[in-house]
Amino acid sequence: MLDPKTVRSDPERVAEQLQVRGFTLDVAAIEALENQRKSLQINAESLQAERNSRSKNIGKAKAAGDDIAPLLAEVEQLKSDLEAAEKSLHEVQQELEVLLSGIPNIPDAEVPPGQTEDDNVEINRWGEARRFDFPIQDHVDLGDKLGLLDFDVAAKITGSRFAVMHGQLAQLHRALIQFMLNTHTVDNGYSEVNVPFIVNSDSLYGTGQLPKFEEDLFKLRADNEFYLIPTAEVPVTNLYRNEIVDADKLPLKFVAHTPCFRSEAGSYGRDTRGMIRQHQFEKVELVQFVRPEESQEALMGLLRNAEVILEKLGLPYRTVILCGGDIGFSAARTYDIEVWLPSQDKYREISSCSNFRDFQARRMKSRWRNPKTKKPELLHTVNGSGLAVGRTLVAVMENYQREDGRIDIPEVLQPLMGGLTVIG
RNA sequence: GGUGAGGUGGCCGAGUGGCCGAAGGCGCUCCCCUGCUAAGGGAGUAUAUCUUGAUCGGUAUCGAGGGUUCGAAUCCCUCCCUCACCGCCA
Repeated sequence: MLDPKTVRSDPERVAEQLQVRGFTLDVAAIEALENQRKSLQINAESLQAERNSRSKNIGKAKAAGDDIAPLLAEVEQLKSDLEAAEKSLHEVQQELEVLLSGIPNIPDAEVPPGQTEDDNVEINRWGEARRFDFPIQDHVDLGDKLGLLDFDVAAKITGSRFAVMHGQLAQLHRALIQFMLNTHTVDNGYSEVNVPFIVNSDSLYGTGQLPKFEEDLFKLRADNEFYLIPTAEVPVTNLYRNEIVDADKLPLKFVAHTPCFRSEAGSYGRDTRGMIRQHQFEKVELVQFVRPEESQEALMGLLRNAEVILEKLGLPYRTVILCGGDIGFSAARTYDIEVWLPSQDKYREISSCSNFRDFQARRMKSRWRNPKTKKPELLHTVNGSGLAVGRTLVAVMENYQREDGRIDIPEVLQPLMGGLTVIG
């Protein structure tokens, strides 16, 4: 959520900034509602003040043993006026709330213009795409021929967009998770956290998935507002919902491995082959809570933490900054890391690292006590994948494939695979 | 799932209809005293929002949401959560 004061005081400017992401702010509607809200609030609050003082007088009169009947009569009209005033104020406030919570974050000035991912700007490239002197296979064929990756049986037990991994491939998947967690905890100073994979609607509101993007989520039952997490960002970021953090605890850096569940509504026909886009996948997520002035630096550090994983795995990648049209709802700035996939002859997203500034913190009321002002102030939140495990597995399979269809194991993973050097 | 007890400020804890945004204690901040430590004295110390140049002040918030009442932390209803015991269970 944006600062209502900012939206209120200079809606034209906010609207202009949101243009970069192709969002049209209904300035007229906001101003109209704001004006209503203001007068209704002043009216309701003065009636409340009136009621409070009169009620106090009644209390005093009663204590003094006076007759309170005339006082009660005076207050009668006030009561119904107040009820009406509170009701209309409440309605307008709700309308405003709906409108405000539907406004995306303001992109940083550095965010390039553009509508689609084609307008994203490359800022970094590492490694060289391997040249194969034999016909390459994609991960689906590789896994199938090795007998280690099975989409058909997954379709039987559940449906499309699920996968079953067997044996050494399942083990490699697990080794990747272990490798990422180890690197982030030991080398990068994150503290590991294990969180629920089911969250309530308040948490999803806090990070910005609700109310606008409910169709992307798996909802459990209608009666209890529980959802499967679409990313660890939700439970981990909400660790500090409604909290005030001591300044000396900052920055808070967490790494969590969780499954992620996405309905993938609206992605029909995209990435239908293989395990690039699944309803269920696993991810190692990095989340930081930082002082406002440090969030940009924190984002660059976090991005680097994610990139290093690919470098250690020897997987070529490039990093892009997302253009205005491609950036997510809650983010002010996002860098995507894209890994090289030989079968597709292109780079594919494997991590998304964002600075949310105070957008999520405002929704969550996540604050820190600023020693300078001694007041609670909003934190900044920064997060990113470090990395998406399923896609990393795909990248390893395809980049490390051999002519005989077997798959070499990257050196850093070998100790976690019991010394195994090749799969198959 | 059943029964019972609870959810109050950074923490502990009092408060069963008005004098309660909330006693007392702890913690923290500032000041004084004490000239090592320890102790002692005084003041301050929730959040959001509106109004204001800033104060002053208004409003809301005692798990959440409704209700009763002139007036609710306090009474009623629903829900959530915690604890204890029982049941069930990896």
